[in-house]
Formats: sequence, structure tokens, C-alpha cells
Amino acid sequence: MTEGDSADETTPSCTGATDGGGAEPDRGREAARARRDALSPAERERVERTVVDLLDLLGKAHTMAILKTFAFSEGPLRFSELESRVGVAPNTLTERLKELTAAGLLHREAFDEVPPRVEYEATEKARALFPAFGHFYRWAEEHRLDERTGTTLPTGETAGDGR
Amino acid sequence: MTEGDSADETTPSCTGATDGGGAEPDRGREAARARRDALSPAERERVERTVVDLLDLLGKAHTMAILKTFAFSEGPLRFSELESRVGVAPNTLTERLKELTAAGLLHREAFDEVPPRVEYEATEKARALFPAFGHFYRWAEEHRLDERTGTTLPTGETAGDGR
DNA sequence: CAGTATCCCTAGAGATACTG
DNA sequence: CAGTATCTCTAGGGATACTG
Repeated sequence: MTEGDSADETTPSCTGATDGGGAEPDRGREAARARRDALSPAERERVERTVVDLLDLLGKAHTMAILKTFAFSEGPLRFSELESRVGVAPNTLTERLKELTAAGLLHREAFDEVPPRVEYEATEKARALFPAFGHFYRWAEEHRLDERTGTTLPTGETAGDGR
Repeated sequence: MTEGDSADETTPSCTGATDGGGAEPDRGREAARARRDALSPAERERVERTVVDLLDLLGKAHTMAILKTFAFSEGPLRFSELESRVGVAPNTLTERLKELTAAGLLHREAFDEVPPRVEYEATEKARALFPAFGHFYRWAEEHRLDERTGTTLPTGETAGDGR
């Protein structure tokens, strides 16, 4: 992102995530407000900045692909493994990996063996994030982007995907 | 983003986001896999693309600030209102608004009155997304970015906050 | 193998002025 | 008021070659 602008807060609760039909209109908003108001202004700001920064990071080039790779892998992953699985240039991968590591989402361990080996692994912090991705995933199962589904929910979401 | 890679998994909704200690290691992963494998390859691809595209959109300049504004507003919002609340240049705002509208996350209604009036409102589709933001919010309450909290969870999260 | 060092190159955000 | 039209500028990602 570019700005360091003014207002920005954050959000809601855990209400009708999976809503199949029209549930309550703005149920979650109140809860959101409540949660939000429960924090001290300073802490609130801190939290909100964190959310924005996080989204910012997730929105960067291959971050999601990288995290997803970890989410579906058993053990740690090596640089080259990620490089090929994600399909990204080494410099970019290095950068992302550094950011993720600095954010505490990945843990880096280097073994100085003959052919160098470095392993990356998702931390608890990262794992705590995965459920949120799950929410997005579920959302994506029921909705589509780039389609004027207006205010009404789609009729058949699982619809005719391209192939 | 630049390329079309895959996406990600899922998990529980409102579970132990707040986990204070170490819960089960990779509990959600299996569930994620299960959910994922339940879909046809084509649909899975569609869903994963949607998630990536969504994150991509959310990661753009002022998207989160805009959506957050809607999340905390009662009624619809006007262009100028958003312009000042978010603090963004008109062209950029227009662009973001168009994208959000095209994605079906916002509904645009123009009244041709003497001083033109256009109102934007979050759709159901957008509202269904808010709880996910809530998850991020909760996550942000417990974690910090840019801090080496390694594999262990932070001790005192509400940290730095002065009052 | 796991990166770093360069160079290029364009998407995209800001500022500003203008219009229906 | 709600945008559009320009122009400018730079962050950041791709490709490639090189190194500890």
C-alpha cells in the first residue's frame, strides 16, 4: 500500500459466515463495533494497522501462493522447492521469504552442510491465520468475483466454470 | 499479482482463534484438505482463483479502508464521503469503486438530481466477507507483525499500548 | 543449493485541472 | 457532486548472470 492515511478500523465477528441464504442483515456489525470499542484507542490503532499491514503483505505478489504451499505441506520446505512450486523468480522469492520471516510467519533454519540447505516452516502465528483463509475459501465456494451478483445471492454458484 | 497459481485451504470458523497456548498442531490442515478434495478439480481451480483474485483486490491501495468504512456505516455512502473518509485521490477512488462494484461487492445507485448524487452500498456478498476480516482482526489482537515471535505465541499481546 | 546483484519495464497511485 | 482526463513518478516484480 502506499498510504498512511487517516481513518481505518476493522471488523466484525463470527456470525453467519457460511450463510446459505439471506440470514440476518447486519448482525455482525454490532458485534464488530462492540469488539472494537472494547479496546483502548492506542491498542485499537495498533490492531488496525496490523490488519492493514497483514492484508498488504498477503496482497503482495506470491504471498498467498507461498503460504498455501505451507498450509498443504507436511514438513518444512526448501528454497528451491518453493521456487518451482510457486513459480517465482529467486530474487522475488527471497524478498517475500524475508518479509514473511520478519513478520514471524515463517521460521528459517539454515544447515551448513556441503550442499547448503535451508528450510522454511510456517510458525504458529501463520497457522493461526489459516482459518481465516478458510473463510475466504468458503466464501469463494459460494460466490464469484467479476460477476454482477448484486444484492441477491447467486442462484447456482458452483455453476458453469470454464472447463 | 502476476500469475495464476493455485490457492488455499480452509478451516473452522469461529474456533479457537484465541488459543492461548498450544492447541493441536495441524488440526485444521486435514479439514482443509478434505474440503478441498471434495471439489471437482475444475471447481477447485475456480475457487482458488477466486481467493487469489479476492486477496489481490483486498491488497490494493485503499480497498480495505473502503470496505471497512462500509462495515462501520449504517446506510449507503456517497463518493465525496468516501473520498474524504478514506483520504484518496478521486481517480483512484473511482477505480477502486468500479472494481468493487464489478466484483459485486458494492452496489452503485445514481440519482439524477440537480446536484448529482450517487450512493454506494455494501452487498450481501461483501457482508459475507466481513466475518473473515473479523478473524484477521482477532488475529491482530493477539499477534504482531514485524516481530520475531517465532514459533511461540507472544506473552503479552496488548503490549506497547500506552494506556 | 540458496541466494545476491543488475537492469529493465510497466502497473498503478498521487496531484491537478477540467466537465456533465 | 461525481467523476474523467493527463501527466508524472516510483515501487516492485521478471529475467538473467553471478557467488559463497
